[in-house]
Amino acid sequence: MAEPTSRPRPPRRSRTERSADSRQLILDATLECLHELGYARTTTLTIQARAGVSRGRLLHHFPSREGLLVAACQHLASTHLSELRAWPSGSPEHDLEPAADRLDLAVDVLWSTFDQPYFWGAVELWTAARTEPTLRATLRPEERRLGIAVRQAIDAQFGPAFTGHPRYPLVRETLLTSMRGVALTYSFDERDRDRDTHLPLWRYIARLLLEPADTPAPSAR
Amino acid sequence: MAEPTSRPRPPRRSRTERSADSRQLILDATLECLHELGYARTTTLTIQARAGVSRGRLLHHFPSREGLLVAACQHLASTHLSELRAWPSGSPEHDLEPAADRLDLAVDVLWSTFDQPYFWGAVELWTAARTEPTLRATLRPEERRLGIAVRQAIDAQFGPAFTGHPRYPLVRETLLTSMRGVALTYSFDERDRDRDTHLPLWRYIARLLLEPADTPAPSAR
DNA sequence: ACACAAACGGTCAGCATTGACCGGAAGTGG
DNA sequence: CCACTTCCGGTCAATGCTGACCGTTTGTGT
Repeated sequence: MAEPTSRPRPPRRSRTERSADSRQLILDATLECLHELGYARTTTLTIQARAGVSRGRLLHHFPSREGLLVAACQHLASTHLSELRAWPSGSPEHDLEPAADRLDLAVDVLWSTFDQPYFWGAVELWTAARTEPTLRATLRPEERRLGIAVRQAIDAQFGPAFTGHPRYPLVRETLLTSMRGVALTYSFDERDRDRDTHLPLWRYIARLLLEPADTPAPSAR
Repeated sequence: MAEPTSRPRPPRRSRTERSADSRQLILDATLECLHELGYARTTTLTIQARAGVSRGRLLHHFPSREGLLVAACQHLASTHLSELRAWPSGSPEHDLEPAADRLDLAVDVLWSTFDQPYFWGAVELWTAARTEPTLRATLRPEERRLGIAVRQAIDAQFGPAFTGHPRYPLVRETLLTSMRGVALTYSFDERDRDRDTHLPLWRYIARLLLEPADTPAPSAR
């Protein structure tokens, strides 16, 4: 986590530290703007205003707007990655709970991911990357790496009791993509996420497909 | 389509017709720009250049850029709606085919929808609408109406043999949202859509969940 | 025929954004 | 202690976009 960055008195920081602070400040502000204003309105001016940084300072670290956005991609990825590691992973006592409850919990936790600023920042970057080759080139390997980490985190959430199921990859992939598709519609139709009509569907799928069975399923990823 | 400018006597090449042509030209160009350049780069200048209309002509019909984008939403919706009606609906001979083949076909047809310019134009508008209230207000009812039509078209695609299945709403909703979530990733990672790794998963889900069964499923929508 | 208003074509000012530029301050290595 | 590099503050020209504001043409009603 980063410090809220009040403006007390710079005690004695080395130059490289101050420089790193500047980058952090600017990148955080960039993602905030992306989340709150959208890609089109995320200008270098609004970023520097929100970061509380002078123009020279911003341009020194990120000479071009596109470079800044590219750096924001990486920053977003690494931030989200550290958040994933802080997930409530499968604790031992969970194994004692009923299997259905554990599945519901995993679905809920996964769904809550799509309510975070990260998701909307990512959507803005994905959308922009479609028509901007530079962004796209940066985003693609980053998202690939992230995809692996995300799936590992989901596996930890479901626990080994379910990840070993032959149909588990199918369920994981279906939940992940379906939730992304549903979450996207919240961009123009905001409603109560905890009461989304798809929530019982996802729970049902998980319960139905992950019950003890011996039918093989096609592999995913 | 219909305009308040109701002059019940259009002899030939009436002015209102030419006016409608202008609107059509401009709106088509707008959606093309949205698809090829993205929301940020879709300026009124590029639109008028692509539509081959003068600045005065564009500004006469759409005095503000935002108004133009709002009109583009409605135009996109109506266009996609007419495309949906032209779908290869369930022909009688389909009923003679094996059920599994028909399911695979329905999945393929549905998936092909997400490869069209419409989808990317919609994504651009959805993303922009998140941070622009005017767009959002227009988009929401439009997408609601469209959602109903889309589901009707999908129903026609699957045919009554499957739409009557208790788990059909679940399958339809899962396929639709999952495909949307997968298609979104193509914005930064373009690959062969016909060989997407999720395709066999979707087919498997449809076959598995729509086989004759008597277990009830939670309702969707 | 005639007045009129809609449907344009074309220009321009105002504004926002970007990135170059330069001066200065603050660490850093010698 | 002294260059010297990095970091940064502030200004500015160039550019692109929007929408107002003309003028002009051309159907349309009477």
